[in-house]
Amino acid sequence: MRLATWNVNSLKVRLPHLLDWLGRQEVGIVALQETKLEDDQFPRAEIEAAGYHVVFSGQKTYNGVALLAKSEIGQVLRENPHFPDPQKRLIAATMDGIRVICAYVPNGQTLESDKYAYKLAWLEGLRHWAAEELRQHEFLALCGDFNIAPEDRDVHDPKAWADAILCSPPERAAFRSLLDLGLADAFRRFAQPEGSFSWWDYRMLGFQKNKGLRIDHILLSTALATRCTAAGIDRAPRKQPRPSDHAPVWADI
DNA sequence: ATGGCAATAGAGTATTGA
Repeated sequence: MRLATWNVNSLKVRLPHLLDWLGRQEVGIVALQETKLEDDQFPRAEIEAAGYHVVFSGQKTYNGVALLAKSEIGQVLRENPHFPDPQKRLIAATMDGIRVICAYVPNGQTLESDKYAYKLAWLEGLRHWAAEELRQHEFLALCGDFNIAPEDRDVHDPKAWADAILCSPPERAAFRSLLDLGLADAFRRFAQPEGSFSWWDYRMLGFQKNKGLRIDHILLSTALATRCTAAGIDRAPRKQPRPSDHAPVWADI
């Protein structure tokens, strides 16, 4: 079964892209970030008509996350018990015997910003919660927009991005500490082309020049990683008119 | 070196993203 994560940068604008993409392949579970919709605005009917169950947690203008699944969705949590946060960045649920945490990690803006401190604290809270979830669920996937490029090979120009936001050592250490819980980066379990990215700046022909970053990830518990047969990034939606700046990342589990 | 693009809120321009 295919599991995917996609920062859609406004589900209102990107709903046609999402429905088109879902119609082109069999995807069992989808985690969405940056829906930017309050819950009463969420396009539930359209997504259910496409054959999915859906749960979501949104707010006006910013953030917002959702989980879609072909199967029934249960045990929904919309808040990290270790990190109360008015920003709607998390949703977790269980489907097909798999626990999925969908996360939209704060961007951080700059290393000097209060938002950077918030990002690191948020990630520490996520680590605590994920550890707890891992103790309860053998088959767990932590996926979403991490706003972290874990290694230099995940960056089109590592020198230009050295110590910049999304690449700084504390952010990368926070990412590794998630892996250290016993999670594997699904994408790196398989051979991948050089220059594989999941986000490209809208400006300066970023996509056309492949000036991107790999910041969207699917992390799998050991039991799920063992079962994972393939993983990749689908660049096709990024080529369409009016695309999200992120591409969907997928893993077959 | 800087800004460049896009979405949102809301009515000119500011904020945020990554």
